[in-house]
Amino acid sequence: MLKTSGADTEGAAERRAISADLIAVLVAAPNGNPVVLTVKDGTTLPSGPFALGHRSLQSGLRDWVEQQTGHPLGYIEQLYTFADRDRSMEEAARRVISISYLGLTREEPSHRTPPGSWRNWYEFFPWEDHRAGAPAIIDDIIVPRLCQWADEQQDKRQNRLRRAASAFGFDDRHWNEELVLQRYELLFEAGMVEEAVRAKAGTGSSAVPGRTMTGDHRRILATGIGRLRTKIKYRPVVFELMPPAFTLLQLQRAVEALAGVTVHKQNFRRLIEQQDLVEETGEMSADTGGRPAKLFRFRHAVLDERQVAGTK
Amino acid sequence: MLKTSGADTEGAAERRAISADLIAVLVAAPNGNPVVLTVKDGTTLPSGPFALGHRSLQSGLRDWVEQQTGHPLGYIEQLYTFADRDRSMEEAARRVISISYLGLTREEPSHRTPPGSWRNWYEFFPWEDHRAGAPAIIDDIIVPRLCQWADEQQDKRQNRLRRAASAFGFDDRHWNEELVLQRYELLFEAGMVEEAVRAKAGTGSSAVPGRTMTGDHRRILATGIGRLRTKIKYRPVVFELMPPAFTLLQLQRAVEALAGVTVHKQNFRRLIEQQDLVEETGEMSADTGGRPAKLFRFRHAVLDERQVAGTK
DNA sequence: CCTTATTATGCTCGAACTGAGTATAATAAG
DNA sequence: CTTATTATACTCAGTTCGAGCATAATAAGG
Repeated sequence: MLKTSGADTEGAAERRAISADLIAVLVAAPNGNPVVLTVKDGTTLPSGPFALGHRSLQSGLRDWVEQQTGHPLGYIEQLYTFADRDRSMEEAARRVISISYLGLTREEPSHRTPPGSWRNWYEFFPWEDHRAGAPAIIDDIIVPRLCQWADEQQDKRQNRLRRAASAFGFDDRHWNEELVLQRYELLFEAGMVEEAVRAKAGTGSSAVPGRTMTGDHRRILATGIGRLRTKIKYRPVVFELMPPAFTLLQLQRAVEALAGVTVHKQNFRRLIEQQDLVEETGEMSADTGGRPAKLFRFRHAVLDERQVAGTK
Repeated sequence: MLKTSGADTEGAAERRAISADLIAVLVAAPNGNPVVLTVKDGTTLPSGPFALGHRSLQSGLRDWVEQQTGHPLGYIEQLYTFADRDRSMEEAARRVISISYLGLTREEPSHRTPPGSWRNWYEFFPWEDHRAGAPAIIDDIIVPRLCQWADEQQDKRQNRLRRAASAFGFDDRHWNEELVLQRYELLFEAGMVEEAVRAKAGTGSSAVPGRTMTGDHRRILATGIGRLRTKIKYRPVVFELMPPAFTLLQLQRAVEALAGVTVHKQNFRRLIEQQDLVEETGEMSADTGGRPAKLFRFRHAVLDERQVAGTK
């Protein structure tokens, strides 16, 4: 929940009606597992108040994330700022502005047992993982229910069907993995996620599988995943998630974990190598099964050299 | 530990001091002229406080922009939120969060004489307009001064030179029109814009040509231009700036105005047409000079059909 | 009427990039 | 020594992209 301050004892004043929260979508990908940091038993994204002690929004976020996870954030990027009144259940007189960030981190802080825990993000969006083909949930549950929803209003039917088809890739449309937010919002609009049912507490329609979250944290997570899926294509940000040395397959698995789709192995290597994104360390991997692989490291120089493309 | 509940009172007193401003980068392109809406004699971007009466951030912005310009915003997109203390001259105890938006609008509201005025945005960034080749100011003033700045610190010299070359496209690097913000920030760091001199009032270095603005409004404008230059390449947003019917050359001129570079005419048409972004109206332009051109309109249907690319 | 300037529009051609393979190499497990 | 598994090299056709040539349709000036 976005509420961050307690008993409000001050006298009424207009000025104090606004406060600001920082919310983090903190992502890691230990051995090809896409995970996000949560608190409160996986229901909530870490968030904290923006206080006067913070030098800036970014440093405010860094301060308490490092405090939580114990290591610095490699990459941090602002996601979105929102303040819609109907997003929270606060009384109308108080406004909370939420400023969300996307952060990428290298190691998984397993042993330090942080107060939050890392969750595979597909627990929240089971329809987003297409690495082993389109999940059954789409054809079995989502598509039929969306069609049903489209039929509810004849005048909007065509439009709804088109939106649904384009978001979920049916009717000869292909799956576009970047549309994470559009899909979530479509399900929300159709009353197919728990958050929507929660909002108008009368609708009887039940939710589609997928863990829910507090407030609109799941929407923020969707925003973060979508942004990341877009970004890996034109900026070399995956490397923020990788250990110092890695094989090309490990890199590929990380990309696939984020994108939720598989890629052609040989073409992936070709792309990475012809862009000079990596260089050999000289060592080989003490691998599991199969021929040993060369180890690579990210060529940090590329960041200066030019505006490089990413992966895929 | 995260403070997300009211048990902790330490934050409560501090957070009163926060207020939020909405800032707009409102762009139009009447006959191929890239303009931005300003107030106070071109020194300031329109901005207004986020008040309790506003339903949301977006609607708050829309409210007073429509009030100012008299017509609705076709396209609106959040740019960035910042709150760095050293950005403003406010006393340290008060924090202002600024939430900036990029808006595109179709007509130029010339006659309604709004309180602000439209300015060609290259007045603020003379080095950004490469439509008639690289401006002389780059080779004559900017590059020499940047090299000089790089020489000031021997240890950082290489790094500074590389950043400068990559931003301004010298040393066999090519000009990348999207790096508007990087270029502005580099000039800022090198003390070559008035805002930087203003910040540390002692540095004697004088600024490079280009109108300055209040606070960091010029930085926000740079952010907006950069974002727009990126976006036109993969989303059909230019059409928000076009009249209902237009020739392909008019469309091309608008794109060139935004991007600050020229494009190959035949290839531009090929791209637009093969993507089905437009359709013929059936009419021809009562043109200036030369063969008459077909008039086109934007095919709004493409927005539903698929995730289309933009122009160029 | 004819020439020139100007814009519109159609078409070509090679380079680069992309998707989807085939083929071969190097290791571990049985 | 066969099978499974992964690594890595190479090919090939389709598509896209940058750059140019060629032609069409109009206005203005002689």
